[in-house]
Order: sequence, then structure tokens, then C-alpha cells
Amino acid sequence: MSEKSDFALQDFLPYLLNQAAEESSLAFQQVYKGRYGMLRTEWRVLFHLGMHGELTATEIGARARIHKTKISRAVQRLAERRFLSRQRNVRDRRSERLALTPAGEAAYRDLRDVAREYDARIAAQFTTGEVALLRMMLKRLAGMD
Amino acid sequence: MSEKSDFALQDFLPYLLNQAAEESSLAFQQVYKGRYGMLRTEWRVLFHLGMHGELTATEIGARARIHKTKISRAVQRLAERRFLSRQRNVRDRRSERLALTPAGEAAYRDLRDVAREYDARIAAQFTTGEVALLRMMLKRLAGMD
DNA sequence: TGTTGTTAGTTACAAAATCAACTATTATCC
DNA sequence: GGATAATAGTTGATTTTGTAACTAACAACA
Repeated sequence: MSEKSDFALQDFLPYLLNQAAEESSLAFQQVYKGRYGMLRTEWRVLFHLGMHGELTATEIGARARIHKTKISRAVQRLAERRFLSRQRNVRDRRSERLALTPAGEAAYRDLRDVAREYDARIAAQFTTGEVALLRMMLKRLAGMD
Repeated sequence: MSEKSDFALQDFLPYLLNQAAEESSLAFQQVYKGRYGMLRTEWRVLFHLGMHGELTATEIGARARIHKTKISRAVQRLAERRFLSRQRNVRDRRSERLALTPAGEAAYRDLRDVAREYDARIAAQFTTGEVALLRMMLKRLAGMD
């Protein structure tokens, strides 16, 4: 048997990060998909609006690092389903001010609570110090610091 | 301005993990895509074969946690481009023994070296202890322990 | 033996992501 | 003011992924 193993894929950081990301997103995905029929980009847009109130598509894209076509389609779907409302900006009529509808607010609060619990359950696997370090390192790696 | 911010998306672990994974994969992706026209699943299959020698599609799927349809398509493309060869298993003619061709071996060694350097560059942002802890935590989160 | 169930892998169709080109509006600067 | 460039967002074509159904080969057991 040629067990060469001259490289340890299971230690390669981008690989590990992807596997951990995928695994850790799974259960949460089932919630926003199952309860609200949302896609990944859609809950992210929902959260940004829930956290910051009115924003334009470009502002959301900049904060979340999502490409404008993805945002555009997510906004469309969220608007169709009445989770958000769009209103042309008077100052710059190219852009729209996006805001959550009451239904959007409700979905946001629901998912936010799920996210909090979910995050806590993940964090509970480690010590407080470990989790703090993890978040710090991930932020640095994500270019979010 | 309604800066509610009653939730910190930038601290939500699944979100952070995804952002870090995406960011940290980018430059490596450009290498395997640019040099060999490979997709994510393809370099993973390549690496598993490079590390372990002959494997069946199912074995690769089990190790890498990739669905069989993805594997099937990745194997097809890698075979078309002569990076691997397929040979029906005599004992069980449902499965195929997959192995890298010389071209596949060369691509593997090249990308493996890139991955090593790349991993080192990421790790260099932190102390040795921090990186060891990070890998440990990611493995646990990925269910790889 | 033959019926039933399981496993390996492929294929077809639908859903989603990617990339480039496009419209509409605003900004720049001669 | 008017030409040119830049920006906000959308759309269409292509690629990639996901889901389910499928074929072929093997296993179990009456």
C-alpha cells in the first residue's frame, strides 16, 4: 500500500477553515431555509438591515463583502416576499434605500435569537479564552480588523 | 440614524468562519485555477490521490466529506485532462481504482508546495501556540477529531 | 436459484453562482 | 453647458452545484 502522506491536508488552514465553516453553518442554514425559504445571501442582507436600519445595496455589499449581483438578486427575492421595502433615494436616484418591513423585522428577530443560541452552543465547546482568541484570529484572517 | 446593532454579525462564529475561509482560500484558488484550470473539488480529489495513492471515488468522498455526484464530476474532468487514470476494480466491478498519472503527480507536487508555503504565510501572522490552538479548534468544529 | 436489498457511480433536471454587458443617473472637468 | 467618466443597480448567458432518479453490480437469504 502506498501510504505516502507527504502532506497533511487535514492541517492545511484554508481547507480546515472551509470544513469548519461548512459544518458550523449547516444547522443554522436549515433554520433560515426551512422557516423562511431564504438563501445565504438573503439572511445576510436581512441581518445587515436588521442591525443597521436603512441601507443601500452598495452599503450592504461593502459591509458584507458581497458582489452587487448577488445583493441585487437577494434584495429582489426579499422584496417579493415582503421582507423588505425599497424606496428610491431622492438625492441620488440611482440608489434605493432598503428597509425591513414588519415581517422582515420579525424574521430578523427570530433568526437573530436562533443565531445567538447557536453561537453560544458552538462556543460552549471551548473555554472563554479560547473562543475569544478564535474570534480574534478569524477576524484577522477575514480581513475584518 | 437608527444604529440599532442589537446583534454583532461580525462575531457570529459561522459567519466569521465563512468569511475567513473565503478570504484565506482566494489566493490559493487562483493558483490551482490559473495553472491547471481546476475547481475546488478537483484539487481536493487530486490531493487525496497524491497523498494516499490509489483510491476509489467512494473512499475519497468519505475522507473529504464530498458528495458522490461532485466526486463523479471532478473525476470525469480530471480524467479528461489526463491528471488521473481510472481502472475497473476486478473484485468489485462497480467501483474504479483511481490513480494519478505522471501529469497528475506533477500537478500535485506543485500545488502541494504552493499549499505549504501558503499555509506558512497564514500561520506567520500568529504565534506558534495560537496556530496550534486554531487548528485544534477548527478540527473540532469540522468534526475531524 | 431467485427475489429483495444494498452499494458504486452516473445522469438529468432544477437551483444557484459567476461574469460580462447593459441602462440610468450623477460627477468631473474642459 | 456639454462631453466623458464613474457609480448604482439590473439583466442575460454560462458555469457550477444540488437533488432525485437511474443503471449496473454485488450481497443476503429464503
